[in-house]
Amino acid sequence: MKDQAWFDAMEARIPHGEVRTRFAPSPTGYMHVGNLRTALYTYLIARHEGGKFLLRIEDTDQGRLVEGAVDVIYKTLRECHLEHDEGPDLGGPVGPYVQTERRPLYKEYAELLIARGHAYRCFCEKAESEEDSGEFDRGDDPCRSLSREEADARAAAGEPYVIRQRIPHEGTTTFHDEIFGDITVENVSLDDQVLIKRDGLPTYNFANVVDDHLMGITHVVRGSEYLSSAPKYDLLYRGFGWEVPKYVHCSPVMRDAHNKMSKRRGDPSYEDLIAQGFLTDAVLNYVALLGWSPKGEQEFFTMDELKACFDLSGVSRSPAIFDIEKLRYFNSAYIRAMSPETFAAVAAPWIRMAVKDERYDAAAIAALLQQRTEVLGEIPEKLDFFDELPDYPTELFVHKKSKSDEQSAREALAAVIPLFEALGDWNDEAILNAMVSLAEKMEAKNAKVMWPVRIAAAGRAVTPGGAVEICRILGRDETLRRLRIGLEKLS
RNA sequence: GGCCCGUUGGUCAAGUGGUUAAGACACCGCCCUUUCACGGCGGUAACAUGGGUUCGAGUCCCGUACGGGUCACCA
Repeated sequence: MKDQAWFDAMEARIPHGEVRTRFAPSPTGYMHVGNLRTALYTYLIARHEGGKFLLRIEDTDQGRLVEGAVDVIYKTLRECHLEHDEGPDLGGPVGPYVQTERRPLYKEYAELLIARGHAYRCFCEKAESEEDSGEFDRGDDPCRSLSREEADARAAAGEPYVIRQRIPHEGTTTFHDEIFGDITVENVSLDDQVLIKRDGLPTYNFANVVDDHLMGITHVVRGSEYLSSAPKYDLLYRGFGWEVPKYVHCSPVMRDAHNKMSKRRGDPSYEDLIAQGFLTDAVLNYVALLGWSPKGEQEFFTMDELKACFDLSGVSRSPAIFDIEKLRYFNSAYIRAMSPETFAAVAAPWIRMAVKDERYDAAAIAALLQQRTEVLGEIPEKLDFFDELPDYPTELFVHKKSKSDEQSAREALAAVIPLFEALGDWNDEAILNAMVSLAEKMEAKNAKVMWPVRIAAAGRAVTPGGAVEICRILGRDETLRRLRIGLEKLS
């Protein structure tokens, strides 16, 4: 075991006097919506106070390492503007920031705890999960009462062991959570949890306490599944004589009333949402409100606004169900708020998935789409009539509100074709005038002409734009070709 | 099962002893309109439950029900 000077040196590295939070994911390969929300809240707490936000990789589970997973974390944080101040890639005063690289540290601190009587070596075989029937009771681990000398001797002889926390058998432990308030539990309900595994690596339960302290973390933000472990963490902090950080336990994001969001059950991760055509800013805005409510009635927030007004008092204690419909609403609002140029750039790839014909201008199509798109992923299906006129039934020409029926549609198309042929310029104004003047001549509402024209041009009842726009983008030749086909269908 | 936590409309939620119980999404209706949207206006819809405490309870206390979490050498 290291001497006091070593421990003092470790303490000396810890920054004080600023709020420091950390996002500490285990690298599993994708970002849950719940994880994202936790990261967001963690980031906002730090930024709200002008503090530091760190990234720490918790990779102490050898069996669950996923290739490239850390890159997904970097990429997501960057995309979401959750810039960290210290981390594996950036370094910092309290590194390293990857737990496997901190391996020697945990052992030293565990030994310190043993020396202070708050932990002990346990030589028992790995407990099997179904042994709960005749198993020894919690806290009655036979190794718990081994003398220090005997335990040290067996360890020195090479016998494998784990290090367990020694929880008092008497009394209660009360800890404070910023969201849930004070919670008191009987110590007998706490088990002598493993601190250092047989492979020498720490458990999450131990590593996070040591790291959070050594990294000067002031607010420990995590999922509420850790709430029941919190008293044990408190005991650990106290055993070390360390100040206990503020705990912020967040309730889970649910898929429905009974289940958490889960990748396995097919629920979307952050990456999935983006792939479906949701915008990062919309996702963040929605997720921020999922389990937190601001003081006023505002519901659209920029990141800067969130930094300014995020507060723990608005965080909910109960789980929140992820509602894709509301996310769609936020997404559509963000889309509509974009400049036309920005939207055209964002939408172009999606437009080109359906419209391969380069004669059709993507920016012009985007202009039609912007007011009626909720999620970018739905763009291609809205445009399936451009490259090729779909087959469609003549019933589409019947529309009560426009007083359009097959008879009137035939007349309108027959009359509009020569007008379009005769048009000098092919632009919105000219196209509209042609149709309006025809309607006047027919003594009918504009719709009686425009409805059938749009149907014939697109072969669809619902289109991202009116007859004028569709015809303009298709171009005169293609429009006329399609109108003639429509007329033929009606004959 | 033990322990811990939670419970306001379908969903997110405001509310900290006295309110006609906000707002948003969704839904429905009307208006606008060449479709669908967008926009505008309006509407349906909630304090899990039983006891207390109190002049008065969504707000405080206890029980019950339901739900979630945890009880790993996973995090």
